[in-house]
Amino acid sequence: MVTTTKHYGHEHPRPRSAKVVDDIVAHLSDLGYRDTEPRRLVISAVAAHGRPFTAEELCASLPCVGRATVYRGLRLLVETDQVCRVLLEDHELRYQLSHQGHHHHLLCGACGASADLEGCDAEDMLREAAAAVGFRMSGHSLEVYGQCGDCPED
Amino acid sequence: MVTTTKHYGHEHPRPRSAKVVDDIVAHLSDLGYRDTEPRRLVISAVAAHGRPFTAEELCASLPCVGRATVYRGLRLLVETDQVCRVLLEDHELRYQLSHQGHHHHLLCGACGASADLEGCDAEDMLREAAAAVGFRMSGHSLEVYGQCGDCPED
DNA sequence: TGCATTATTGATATGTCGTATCTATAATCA
DNA sequence: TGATTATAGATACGACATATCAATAATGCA
Repeated sequence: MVTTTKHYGHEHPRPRSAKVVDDIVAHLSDLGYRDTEPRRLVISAVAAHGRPFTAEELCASLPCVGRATVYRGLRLLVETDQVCRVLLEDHELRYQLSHQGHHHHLLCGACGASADLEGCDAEDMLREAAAAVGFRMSGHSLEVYGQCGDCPED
Repeated sequence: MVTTTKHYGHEHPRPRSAKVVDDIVAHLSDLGYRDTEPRRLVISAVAAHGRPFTAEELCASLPCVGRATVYRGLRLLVETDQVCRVLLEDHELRYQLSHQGHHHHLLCGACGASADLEGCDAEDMLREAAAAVGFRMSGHSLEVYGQCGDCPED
């Protein structure tokens, strides 16, 4: 009897992002999710995107993987905090690999790049301002729009 | 000849929000937009909503007004800054009447109410933090999630 | 190692949400 | 009052995301 295995191509030259993919797969495995080739492909494509992407862009970059599978994979990554959502100034919803911990995004309107803003002290200030009007803050969302240093001014 | 006029009902007992509606209609009129009954109904429904609402909820509350008209009206109000968008913690996009000037929202996850957070000093702090990494900030979006004072703790 | 169990896949149907199109109508202005 | 033109509303359309379901592959256990 011959063991059949579905092949998706280009699995040999391990990309540098292989470690990231392995880490995420391992994390999902701990949560009880299986290690499948299509899922790895989705994760790999997510890791390969250098800037925030849309679900459709992800689908387009994975022609060999079914739409439903791509959407399911993306949702799973969001639910497990491996991927975070980024809301652009025009309210377009995009995605990108999560970096550990709470952070905010510096979103460049010119080139579309996203950088993390760390060391944000807004938390305490917001909590106090909210408490002043009787509001118990549990979290917040903050996106910063503008132009990154790599883009020319005007 | 008889002048025909389409009637939408309940136009007599002027609600207390009538002034708000009149003000917005007047503002739109200044911009060249006509004063029509369906548009007034959309504005009135927007003003009547006590908390952030979705476009579909607005449609549902205006069964006598066409879907396209409701969506067009809502978009017009957003474009003219009469209505602002509110992003909930689960990323659902809702709308509500704008209050003047820049402000942030305190969004209660329990009852769905929205209050404004004024006197936010985040602007300068953010601009400095962004500039430290070469980012020229032009704007920001901030939503605060938690529980309002009217809702019991747990 | 081999098999049974069960999550996962992917094709497709379905559903939601918002817009484009187009004709009839109503608001504005001369 | 009549002409002009924005607007309304019905409907088709399209983008996007999920539900369904049979086939398949991954995992755990004997």
